[in-house]
Amino acid sequence: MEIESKYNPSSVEDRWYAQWQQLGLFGSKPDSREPYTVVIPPPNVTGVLHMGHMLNNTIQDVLVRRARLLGKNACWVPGTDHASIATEAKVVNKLAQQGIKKEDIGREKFLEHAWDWTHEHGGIILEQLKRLGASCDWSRTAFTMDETRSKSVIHTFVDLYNKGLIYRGVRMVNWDPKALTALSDEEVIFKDEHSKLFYLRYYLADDDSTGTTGNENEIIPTDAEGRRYAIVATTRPETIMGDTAMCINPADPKNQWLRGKKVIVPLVNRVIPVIEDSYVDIEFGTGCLKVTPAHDVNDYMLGEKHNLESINIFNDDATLSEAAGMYIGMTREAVRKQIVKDLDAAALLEKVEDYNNKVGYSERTNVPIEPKLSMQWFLKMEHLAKIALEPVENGEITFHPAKYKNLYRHWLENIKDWCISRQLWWGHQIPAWYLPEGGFVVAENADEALRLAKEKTGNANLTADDLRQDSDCLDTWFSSWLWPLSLFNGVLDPNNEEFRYYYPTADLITAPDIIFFWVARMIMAGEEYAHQVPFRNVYFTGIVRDKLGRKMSKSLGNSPDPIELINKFGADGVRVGMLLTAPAGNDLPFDEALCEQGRNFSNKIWNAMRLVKGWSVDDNMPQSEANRTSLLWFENHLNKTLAEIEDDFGKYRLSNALMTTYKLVWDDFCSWLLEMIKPAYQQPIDRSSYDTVIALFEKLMCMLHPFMPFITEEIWHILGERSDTESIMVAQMPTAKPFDENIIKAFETAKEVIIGVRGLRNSKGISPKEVLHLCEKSAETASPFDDIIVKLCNINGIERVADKVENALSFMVGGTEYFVPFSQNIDKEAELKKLEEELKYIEGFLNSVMKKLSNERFVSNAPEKVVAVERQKQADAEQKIAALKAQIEAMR
RNA sequence: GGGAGCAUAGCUCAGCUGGUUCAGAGCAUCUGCCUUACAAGCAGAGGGUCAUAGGUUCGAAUCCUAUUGCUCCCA
Repeated sequence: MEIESKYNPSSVEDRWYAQWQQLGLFGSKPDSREPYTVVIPPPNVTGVLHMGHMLNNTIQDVLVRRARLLGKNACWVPGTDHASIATEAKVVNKLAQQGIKKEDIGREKFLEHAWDWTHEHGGIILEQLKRLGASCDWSRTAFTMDETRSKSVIHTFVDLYNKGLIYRGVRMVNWDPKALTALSDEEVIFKDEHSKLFYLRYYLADDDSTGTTGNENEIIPTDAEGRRYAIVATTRPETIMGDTAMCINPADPKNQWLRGKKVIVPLVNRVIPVIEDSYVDIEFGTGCLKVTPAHDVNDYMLGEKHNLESINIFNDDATLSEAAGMYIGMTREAVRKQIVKDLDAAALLEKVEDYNNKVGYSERTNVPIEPKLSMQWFLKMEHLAKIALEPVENGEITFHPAKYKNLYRHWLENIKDWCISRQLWWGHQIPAWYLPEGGFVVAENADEALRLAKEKTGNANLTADDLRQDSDCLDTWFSSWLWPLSLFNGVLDPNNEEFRYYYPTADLITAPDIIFFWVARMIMAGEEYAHQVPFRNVYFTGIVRDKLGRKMSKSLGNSPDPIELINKFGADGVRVGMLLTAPAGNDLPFDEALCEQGRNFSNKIWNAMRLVKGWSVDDNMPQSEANRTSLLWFENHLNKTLAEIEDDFGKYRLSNALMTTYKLVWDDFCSWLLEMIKPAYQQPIDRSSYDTVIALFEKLMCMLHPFMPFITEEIWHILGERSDTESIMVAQMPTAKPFDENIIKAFETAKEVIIGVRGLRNSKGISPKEVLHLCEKSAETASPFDDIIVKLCNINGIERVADKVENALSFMVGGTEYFVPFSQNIDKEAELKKLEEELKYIEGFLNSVMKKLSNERFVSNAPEKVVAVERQKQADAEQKIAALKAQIEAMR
């Protein structure tokens, strides 16, 4: 059989993925086994696969495949979310290209376009996940706007409303003037901005020259004509048309003279009162704050407190409205430029300073957020925050890494009510119906709404046409937060078999930037509706960055195309690359070289298979002692390593688990074991050794399968000559068994001897082909690994000697000396120098040990074990020193 | 402005409740090798005052304090 010397993933991967689906191996139904459930963080229908998805889904697949191999009933549920704002924006843009405005075609037509768009693009990302090898139960694929999920959302809304947790109210919200909708606090991104601080003159109205206190800190600005004014520093001069007060701190000595006065808004000429509130920062600017209740969150609070008028000077698109009285129709940016010129011209601008501040931007449209008063729906957070905090505090849910617990607590303890309405059409329309004479009813459907409306109004003649449903839709996260519940229909039918079996889910794998958006809210919903946590563990992945540490983004163009990476390195290679340097919670600086490393590893495994499958087997040949010992060593070492890997998985240290497996396969299996048992050229191997090595190889493939599903399946089939209807996916994962530490240690020593001889060859330029002789200065007669040392060092035997050997190269392992007789000239000077350096080092080492041991307080305070260790160090060092001295003496 | 975290080899990171897992791993680098599985490879080697300064201790990468630099979250 001729097998290619290079592994070719593309011919293998598609074939096996199709086969797995064919065999129905991804599917799950409730049965008597322990369930292992994972719900996918639903990617957004507008998206295409990016590196974050690659990382996230690789991790999920590793955990799911491992659980399956451990005999659990693994169920990984895929799906997508409708991404209200993002999708609506895409559809609006697409229609705009055809010259169509959504208002022109109306809600229903618009939604048809949105559905078309969803059907066209929504599945792309899931198809791409298949290339990665994701073993999702595709028959369960869900969408946040499909029937079950939609009904769950509406049902939840009505239920929360009836419990008094949802209310409608006028609040200051984060307004996105491009998407024309409110956003939640979490959807606002603050950015540093170099801006200006404008100092404006607010002249006193009807100045009667009173108010001065004579305080030495008092500051009373006065113009050339002696008119007194206050100076207000602002970054947003374009909002002065909305000013309805000026505020000072009652404890501010600079501004006492302004108490009880009225001032004139510059240019606008409106007279506004000076109010006092300790909220004002005395140190900021001049200590005078302009109060614009309609356009600033803090000013809004002041307005509420002091009963100020609120003037909304902006239209929804952030152009100036009629109410502004000036600059009507201009954009806020244009007004800022113009008003500064106008203020300056009117001598109302005192000065301008450079200023760095943070400005909130819309996560979706990337335009500055405009704080805006508007009527919205809110979900009260107090109760939900309380029930969501508890399971994380008491350990029912574990975060990996644990540091996110603090962040989580801090957020929940400072939470504000959740604005859940969005002025969009694409999403779940709010199930509230307004009555003709005012007021509204909340119901799961129009019929029920009509019934309630009749009841509420006492008007039996009301018809459906008299009611008007709220035109807004719900925040997308209001459906995502139900995801672990609604995927198993746990909201509408909490007693159904699937929900009882699969919920709570086991692990949630997600990026830390949605801990509030999603993780916290799922815990709220889980506790509220199932009275149980939605998952036991949350694994926070790192954020994938480029080599320069920048977040991957489309606009920077620094994100590689995952599908191209898969084409180049194979899905297995890319998976290994993603996992290798991705400890939980750390940023992942992505480098293609990592995928290359993964690909190289695939190739290594492939060639190990080629080697083993190339051996001819002799059924009559007895197993050599060397082979028996080699295989015994590896089995013990394998069990030890399995225990480490199980520990790593228990702590969700996946990259560690992978690296441990990687070294086991590459170093221990390929570089050591296979070389140890490899028959001489064109010689056969005995049956027993062959069967054992195949079995070990298969075990390794099982251990590697969660990380590298494709190549392990391919090799597992070749090794065992299995039929296509079998699969490693449902094989049995080896588990750690007791092991003999002695044989592992004995082999470690043998390894050091082998490395010692190889080192001599390397440093002396002795060809590996030249047969050498090895002497061990020891009273032992033989070691179980002698034959292996002979084989791997290309020596003609190990001779035990009582004394040092003349004319030989030497090295030490532990306290034992080894000699390789060497006929050619030995550079005595160089050897001596080397020995003396070593002696010096060990003497220094002994010195430090003796320092410790001669310290009375160390000997009396340190635990006995530690002292014993130091004494052992002393003995070893003394022995080594004696040997070195003898060697040096002999050389001279 | 408030809070949290990080700083260990050229790079990315391990290092648990102070002590033989104490200075580690992978990659990269260097030196030999096309040795009949693999050059996507093999065999060796070098490389770190554990950010800085103090302190606690018989003993500190590890605990404490300060400083510097970076990151994230919140307002």
